[in-house]
Amino acid sequence: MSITADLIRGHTETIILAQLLQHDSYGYEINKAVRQISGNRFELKEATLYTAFKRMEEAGQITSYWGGELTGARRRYYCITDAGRKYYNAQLALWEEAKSILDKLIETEG
Amino acid sequence: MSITADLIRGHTETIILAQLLQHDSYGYEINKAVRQISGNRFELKEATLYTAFKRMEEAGQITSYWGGELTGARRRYYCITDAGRKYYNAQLALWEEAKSILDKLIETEG
DNA sequence: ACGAGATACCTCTCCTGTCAAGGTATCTCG
DNA sequence: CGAGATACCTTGACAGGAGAGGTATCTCGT
Repeated sequence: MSITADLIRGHTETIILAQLLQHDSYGYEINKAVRQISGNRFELKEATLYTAFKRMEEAGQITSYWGGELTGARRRYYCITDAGRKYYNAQLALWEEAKSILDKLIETEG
Repeated sequence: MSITADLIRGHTETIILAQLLQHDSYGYEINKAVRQISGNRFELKEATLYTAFKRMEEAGQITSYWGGELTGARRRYYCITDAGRKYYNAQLALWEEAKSILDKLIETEG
């Protein structure tokens, strides 16, 4: 995990929402997906993940329900709401903007 | 100023160092440059700027000296050190990596 | 002569997101 | 029966950002 959190800070919710856009999911699975997609270069820490879930549910971006597992550990599934979709789209646009601004600001060739 | 701070968080020092790479400068001037380069879409808040200066000087990335202004407000100039240049290069590489990872993580087309 | 505004610096204090550490419970496999 | 995986959650501390407040000097218009 080479990427430090501060560079990613503020994107946690967007990362989670991007996963939930594809299908309902739960904490462990989301984290596995993040690790896999990033080629093991980044992961969400559990404490970060669960505090984000709580924050986002309070903000109405996601809802949750217990999965009906008959065996194994129980899972709490999360589902993106319309508000969550809107928030995701807004954050995606902000990321594009931040990216272009930061490229200009920190790359001296510009 | 549409870009929220959390998306930029962790990049403050790199932004400052990128400016100092070009020439010694002082707080107000750096901030003006940042505003101008970003097309007025981003600025460093003064408190953020000056706490960063202090942190970076303690870390040995920059040194400072008072300008010899004979008139007008006094200016404290900052100068990047070799350690600062190394840090900047490392941060730049991390930014490139973070960018590619985040693009994969938050853009659902991938 | 005087006030407004620009230039330029600095600190105090609070807020927020991250995360190390610790905890719970269930299942599988040797 | 113990180790390791799956899966959840909370507490407490930390660090960076920023609102609000403060200082001092110069310029320009009236």
